[in-house]
Amino acid sequence: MSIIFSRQCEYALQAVTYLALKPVGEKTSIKELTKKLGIPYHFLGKILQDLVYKGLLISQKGPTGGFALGLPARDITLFHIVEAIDGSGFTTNCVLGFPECSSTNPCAVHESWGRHREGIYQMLVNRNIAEMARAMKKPEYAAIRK
Amino acid sequence: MSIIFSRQCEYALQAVTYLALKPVGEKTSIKELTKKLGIPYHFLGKILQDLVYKGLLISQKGPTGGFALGLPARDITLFHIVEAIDGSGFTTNCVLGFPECSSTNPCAVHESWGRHREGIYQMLVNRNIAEMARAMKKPEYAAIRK
DNA sequence: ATAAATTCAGAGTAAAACATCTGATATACA
DNA sequence: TGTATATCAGATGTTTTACTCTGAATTTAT
Repeated sequence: MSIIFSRQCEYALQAVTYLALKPVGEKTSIKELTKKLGIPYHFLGKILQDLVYKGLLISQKGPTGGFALGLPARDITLFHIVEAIDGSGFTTNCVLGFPECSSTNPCAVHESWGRHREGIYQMLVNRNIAEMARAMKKPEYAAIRK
Repeated sequence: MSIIFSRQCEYALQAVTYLALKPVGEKTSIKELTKKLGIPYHFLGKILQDLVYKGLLISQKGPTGGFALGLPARDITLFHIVEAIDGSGFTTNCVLGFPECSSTNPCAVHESWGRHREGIYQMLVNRNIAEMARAMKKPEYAAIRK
């Protein structure tokens, strides 16, 4: 069950993190990604194309082709990816869905949610893909490491 | 766009808040609710039935029938409603969707998200429907008040 | 009793999200 | 230059969520 982000977005985060574990410049095929991450082949293809279009990845066709990061891993934040796939809608709407809720007209949790939302936003902005990859490199992450 | 909770859940929160604005024991019809809140008639009917089944509301058929709170407004927390409609899945899964992520095996934002999640949970548990209703009672909330 | 207003219950429809299929296009390398 | 292996692109299928329709059953008031 996805919480805040769509499945596409989660897949994107996982795939980009995987790419960041590879030597710089090395291309990785969709086949390898779907095999290691358990993401549907064609679905992932679409998502990666999207990230190429947005400039976060680069791609190359043909044998030895594949995908690689379009920027240094430390320059890609989690928010870059979230924004590219899901947009930044979670930063604006009332968390409880009250249509009239706004800063001049707050619902009972407006302020409280505002703090949490800002915290989550900072979490996404302050973490980059290099850090994500480092956390995933531990021996327990057999699925991703090998 | 819904953020964390389903549309059903948002509608439920809005409807129950509206009911809390009424004098204790007074029944309110689906017709009035959908008119004032802009929620689809039959869809809301289903949601309210569900809340009756879960014991949060009571209902009565026939003319002068309708729905009312099943408990005192201050005894119904936001979490009661969220749990009744969406379950409490948001308290368990990795926010970025990493399958291997756990407390023994955390992703790079695991701890950070854990704090935010706990904060959001507390926000839902510590706010009751009476407080929600009070916030909605301000003159700006024409749509809900009148 | 009868009529009107309401919830209740189950099936049906629509739209969005998730996923697959098929064929074209590019590229490396034998 | 041909063949294999990739991505690219568009159409199609599936599942879940959102929403609607229809006809009961219940209750109030005339």
